[in-house]
Amino acid sequence: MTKINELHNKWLKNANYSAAYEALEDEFALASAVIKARSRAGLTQEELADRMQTKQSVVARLESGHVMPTTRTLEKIAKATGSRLKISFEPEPAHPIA
Amino acid sequence: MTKINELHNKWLKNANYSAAYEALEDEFALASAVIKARSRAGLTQEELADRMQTKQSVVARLESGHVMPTTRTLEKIAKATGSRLKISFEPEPAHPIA
DNA sequence: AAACGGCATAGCAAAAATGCTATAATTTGA
DNA sequence: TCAAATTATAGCATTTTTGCTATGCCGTTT
Repeated sequence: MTKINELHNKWLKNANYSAAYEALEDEFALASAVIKARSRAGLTQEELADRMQTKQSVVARLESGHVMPTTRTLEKIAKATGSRLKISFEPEPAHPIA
Repeated sequence: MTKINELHNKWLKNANYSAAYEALEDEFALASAVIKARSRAGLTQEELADRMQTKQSVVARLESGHVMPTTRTLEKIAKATGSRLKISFEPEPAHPIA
């Protein structure tokens, strides 16, 4: 069983000392979503990799937040974990000047 | 003003004659989301391209559904259109055998 | 301690997306 | 209808992701 919170804490510790905190935030959100989908399906990285027709190291890299995957890859993850990929652009309330 | 429905109809016309209908479905859903975000922001392809620090042809390609963009690109679109990118893997009720 | 399972990282070739220019096609408005 | 604006396509160099192998790093169990 993967302990997501511990991983998340590890990231936060690093991120807090990073100059590019905001940029990293989204990467981590995505990586976190991948981990959640995988553990929900009860799969190891290798098992997920098999279902995606790829290798364990690829899954590890995705979950590390060091790449910005293509939607092709995201779709593979969705299928392999029995989930449905949802991508949307949610309108943001216009920024107030002050 | 972009008429989304007409574009969508154009796609459907093609898709209905395609052997790979399912695979195309998601591409189109994403392309459609991009178009919606752009027209919600009231931008032309060129204006959006400028805000993304790229070119009009790149936006056209994204909206054509002929590529599977990286999340890096999706983030640029979100920022440029004043939206927030949301990516999630929604658990799917296990497929019944029959 | 040794072995095992699960995850992380490095490094390289191959594949795919991006950036770009040019130009065609289409739509819109005068 | 004509012109301008907007969108679509083609082709190529560049950049980035992916696929892969190998290997290291824990934690756990025996």
